[in-house]
Amino acid sequence: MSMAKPQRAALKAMSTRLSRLAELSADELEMLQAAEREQRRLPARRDLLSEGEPIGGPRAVLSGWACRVRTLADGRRQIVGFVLPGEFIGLCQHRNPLAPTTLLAVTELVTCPAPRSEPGSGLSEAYARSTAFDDHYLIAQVTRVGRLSAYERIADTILELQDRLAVVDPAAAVRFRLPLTQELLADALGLTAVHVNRTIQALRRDGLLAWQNGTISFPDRSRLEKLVGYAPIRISGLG
Amino acid sequence: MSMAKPQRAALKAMSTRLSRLAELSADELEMLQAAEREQRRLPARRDLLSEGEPIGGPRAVLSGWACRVRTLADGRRQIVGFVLPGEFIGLCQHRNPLAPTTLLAVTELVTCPAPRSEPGSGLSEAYARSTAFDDHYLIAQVTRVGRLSAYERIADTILELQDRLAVVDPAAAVRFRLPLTQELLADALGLTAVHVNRTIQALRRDGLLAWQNGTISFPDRSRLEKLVGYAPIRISGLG
DNA sequence: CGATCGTTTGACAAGGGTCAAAATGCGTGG
DNA sequence: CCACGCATTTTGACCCTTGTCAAACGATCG
Repeated sequence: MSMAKPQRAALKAMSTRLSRLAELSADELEMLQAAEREQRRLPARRDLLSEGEPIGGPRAVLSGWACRVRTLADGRRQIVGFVLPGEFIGLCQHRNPLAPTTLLAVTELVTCPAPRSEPGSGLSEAYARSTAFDDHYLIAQVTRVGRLSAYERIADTILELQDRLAVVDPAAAVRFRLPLTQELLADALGLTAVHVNRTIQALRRDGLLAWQNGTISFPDRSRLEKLVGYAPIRISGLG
Repeated sequence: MSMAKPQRAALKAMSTRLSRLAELSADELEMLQAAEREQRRLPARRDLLSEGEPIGGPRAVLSGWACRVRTLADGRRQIVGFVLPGEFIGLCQHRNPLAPTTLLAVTELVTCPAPRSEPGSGLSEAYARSTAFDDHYLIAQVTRVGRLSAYERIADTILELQDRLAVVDPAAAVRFRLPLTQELLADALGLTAVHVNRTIQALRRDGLLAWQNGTISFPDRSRLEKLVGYAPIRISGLG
C-alpha cells in the first residue's frame, strides 16, 4: 500500500467553512490555505485524544468524521457529538486545557492545524461563531436524548448532520454518505443498536428516509422536518 | 413584609468565583466588585431571555438559580442546564448573538453585568475557564440523559450541583438548598415527575440521599459517587 | 473459504410513562 | 389562629417504548 505523502484533490474544508462564518481578509485566507497543507492523516477507529489528556493546539477536520465520546466505567458509551469536515477540535480559549471527551476517528481522517487569530479580526469572529455552533449542537443533543422518541431522535440527528455537511459540500443537501454504524448511532442517541435498527426500518416504511449502501437521502425532507420539529440553527442576528 | 430595595449582605459570587478560576489583578477585582453593585433583580418563574432572541451583554448570577430551557412545539420541555451563583449568562465571543435557549429564573434572581476583559488578561483567562466548565456541564448532561439510569441521573446531577455551589459557598459542601421542584428535575433529566419522585424515595431508602424541606445532604457521599461513577470536573492541567 | 463485523429478526423482560386521585404543604386572607 | 386555594408530592394500577439475549443472515477481507 502507498501510505501518506500528499493526495490529489486539495482539501479545503476549513477555509471554506470559516469564510462562510465571517468575512476574512486575504491574508487570513492565505494563512488558512497554507495551514491546510500541513495535513495529518489518521486511520479509522483510532483515538486522536483521550478524555482528561492535555490538548494540543486546535485543529480542523479536512476530511472524514470524528466523534466525541464519553465512556463509563462499566463500558457504557455516550457519543456527545460528531466532528465533520470544516469543523474544529480543541478550539479553546484558556491555558493548558484538558480534553473533556475522548476523540474517536469514525472514518479515516485528515486534519490540519487551525491558525491563531488576532483578537478582533475576521478570523477570530469566525472561530467564535464556530464555537457558538458547537454549543448549539450540544444543546440540541441534550434535547434530543432527553425528550425525543427514538423515531424523532434518529430523524433529527440525520437532518442536522445533513445541514452541517452541506456547509462545506453543497451536494450533501441532496444526498450524502453517512459513515456511521447503527451501533455508533445508538451510542449517540442513548439507544441500543437493535432499537435503532427497528426504528430506521420504520422511517423507511414511512417513506421518510432512504438509506442505501451508507448513502442517505430524504424523500420528503420538509414533511420530516415538521414531523420531528426540526429547525436549522441560527446563532446570530444580522447575519 | 419588607420587600426589595437594597439588601444587607453584599453579593459577590461573581468576583469570588472568577478569582478562583484565575489570578486577577487588583484593578480587575475592583472592576468586578463595582459591577456587582449594579444589580438587577428578577422574580422567580420569569423568563430573562427567550430562545432565538438577541442577547444583551453578558451577566453573572449573584444569587438565586436560573435554568436554560428548550421547549418543543407540543409542550415537552428539556432543561439543558442550570445557572448558579457566580456563573454567567450570555458569555459569548461573537457579534450579535442569539440566545440558544430560553433562560428561566428558578428562584428570585439577582444578576449584574460581567465586565469586559482585555485579551490576555487574568480576567479573560477566568472567563475562558468558566466557559470551559459550562462546556463540561453540557457534556455531562448529554451523558447523563443518554446513558444513565434514573437513579444514577438524579444522584449524578445533585452531586454536580453541590460541587458547583461549593465553589462560591463552602458551606454547601455539607448541605445546601435545592430550589428545584421534582418536575423541574424531571425536565432536566428527561424523566417524568412521577418517576423522579419514586426514584428519590429509592435513594432515600438506600441511605444515599437526605432531602428535607428543600435541603440536601449526602449521608455517604463517597459511596454514592462510586455507585454512580461521579467524578469532579477538571478542565485544565497545571491548575 | 472461514473470520469478522454489521445488520436483521424474534421472543421476552423491564424501566419508565400515563392517568388519576389522594395527601401534604404553604402562602394568603379572613 | 383558622380556612381556603393552589402547587407540589405521593401512591396505585396499568401500559408502552425500549432493552436484553440469542441466533440467523449478509457483506467484506485476508
